[in-house]
Amino acid sequence: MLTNLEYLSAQVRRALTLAFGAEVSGADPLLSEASNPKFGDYQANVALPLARQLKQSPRQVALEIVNHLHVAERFEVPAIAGPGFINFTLKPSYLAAQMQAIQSDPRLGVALVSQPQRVVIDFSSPNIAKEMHVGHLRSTIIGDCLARVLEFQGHTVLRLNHVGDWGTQFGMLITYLREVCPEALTTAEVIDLGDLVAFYKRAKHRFDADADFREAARQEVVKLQAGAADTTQAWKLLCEQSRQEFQVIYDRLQVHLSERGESFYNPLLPQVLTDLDAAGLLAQDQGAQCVFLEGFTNKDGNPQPLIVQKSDGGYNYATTDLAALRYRIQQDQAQRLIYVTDAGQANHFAQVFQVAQRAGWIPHDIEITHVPFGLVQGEDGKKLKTRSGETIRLRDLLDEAIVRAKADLEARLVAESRREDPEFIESVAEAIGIGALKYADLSQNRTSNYIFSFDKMLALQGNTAPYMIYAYVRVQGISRKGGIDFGQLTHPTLVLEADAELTLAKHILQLPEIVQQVALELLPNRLCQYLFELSQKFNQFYDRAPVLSAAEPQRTTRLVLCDRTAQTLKLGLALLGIQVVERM
RNA sequence: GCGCUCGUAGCUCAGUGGAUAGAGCAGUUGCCUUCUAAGCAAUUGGUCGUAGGUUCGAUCCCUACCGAGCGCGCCA
Repeated sequence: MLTNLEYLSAQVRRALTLAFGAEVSGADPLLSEASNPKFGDYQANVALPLARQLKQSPRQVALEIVNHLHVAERFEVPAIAGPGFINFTLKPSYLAAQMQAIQSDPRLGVALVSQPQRVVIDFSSPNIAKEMHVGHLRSTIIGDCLARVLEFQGHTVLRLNHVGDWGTQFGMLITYLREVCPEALTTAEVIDLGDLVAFYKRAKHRFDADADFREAARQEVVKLQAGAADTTQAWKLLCEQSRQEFQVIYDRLQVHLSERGESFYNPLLPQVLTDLDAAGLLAQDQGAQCVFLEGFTNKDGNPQPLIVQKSDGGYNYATTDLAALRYRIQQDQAQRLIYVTDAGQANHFAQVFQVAQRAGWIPHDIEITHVPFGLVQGEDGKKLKTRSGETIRLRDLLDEAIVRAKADLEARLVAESRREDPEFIESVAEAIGIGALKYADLSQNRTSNYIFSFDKMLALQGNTAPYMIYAYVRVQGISRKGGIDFGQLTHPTLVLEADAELTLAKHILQLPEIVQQVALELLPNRLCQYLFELSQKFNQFYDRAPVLSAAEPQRTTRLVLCDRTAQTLKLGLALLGIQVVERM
């Protein structure tokens, strides 16, 4: 089933060939959604640039195209307007047929892709022995959303949590714990992550201030890399401790990941060096093994190196990322690699990708994309911190979102003299709080910085999760009130007449195009925008078109519109990783 | 110094080589005996950072400048 844009594109190309011959058949039809609903649903602008080439007036060109156009299956007779725009309006009968076609379709018309890919998405990636914070929130929920969208399209997605489970920090942490809490290194569950973070900070402090400590920490790293039993055991315990804490967060966010940390690639690092050398890319500089980059200069204007082996012989994250990239292509057989990290790492990834490219490790048909996102800022425009200047813990953020959602709900229950049991209040507050937190982040173009505000994300009106969930709840209200089982509407006869009905139906039917767009551009905010507009159009419909009291065939038509709206919202929000509730 | 990202309404943000640049919030004003008013309708508000250029047409592409953020060799 072609989308409307695909259908129009094919038809306009055919008309171009018929009207003007083969030489213009390659012209882009310049199709888009209508810039304004009063012009119809879609527009083709191809006549404007073609006019000059054909030495005819744009309107004349448009007329020739329309005369050779056959779109009656879906559209009214195309109209020519303005300087030479061709406007298309969908037929109500076609819309009704399409609504009927998706009536019992759980995928709401969204097709599976014809050529599923293996996709690796690298996201979340917190560091062992540190708390997850707001920075991880963006990566986690954007990555999860992209994974859900691609999975829904039928791709095989490997969701990789590239946790920071290796490196010099373990040397100082283990050294410090040997001094102050040795049992933590041999016994599970002795300390929780909060303590571990405190230990880490004190260890860092010692490391910076005390030369003996520094040397001991280095020795510990050497032991770890050599696989010494006691150090390795301690390392594993620390990782397990962190892992359990992370899992609490992931469970609350309902995000699934496969952990494959940096340490996984350790055995592969020497080969990276060997192969870079074989490719003639390796150079030694100031004792370090480097690849000099093209297009990157340092502060002196000289070519900048990517260091792949430090002068002390250790490897760094560039080496690990190169090994991971190769492993994902060769072993995981990934055809598309997606990295969801903050925009500050754009240079790093551009550099790693360049080196991998020059080493010949990226086949032509493999797509590698860094999906950057901006900083999370407080309402003062600065990097989000607590009042005392500490990094805000992710778990506290989740707690506060839920507490605030609960307070809103309880105030509303009082205002409306409603009584609900505690389980209801808890579950709604949880869904609304977490949903609002995710939606606020996903609804912005990820490339810009994001100003974090509980008040805005939990606002009951506007482009927020509560507003959309409320639209869903309204449909369920109709179902309850009228004793309607939407599942029984299997072969409805639909007659779309009122503007509110047509507008809503058109919007519902756009879901496949939106999903396709998000999968291509990797911008979740497009889906958010779609769902927000759907909610708005439903609320307008709800206001203007009574459902239960309508006569047939309006009543059935409107019931179907309600049901499909609700299912579209539920599906769309699910793709964002957000749950709906039946009442709120 | 170089690089990347960004600059759109009072605030938070969408958006596109094409028709009169949109939304939410805030402000003003209507609409609840009616499917939950967490809603709907109306209305105020813009030299799309500045200046050039390309184009039939630029908020969008190019150049310069101004401003903000981030990054720039042995952390990740």
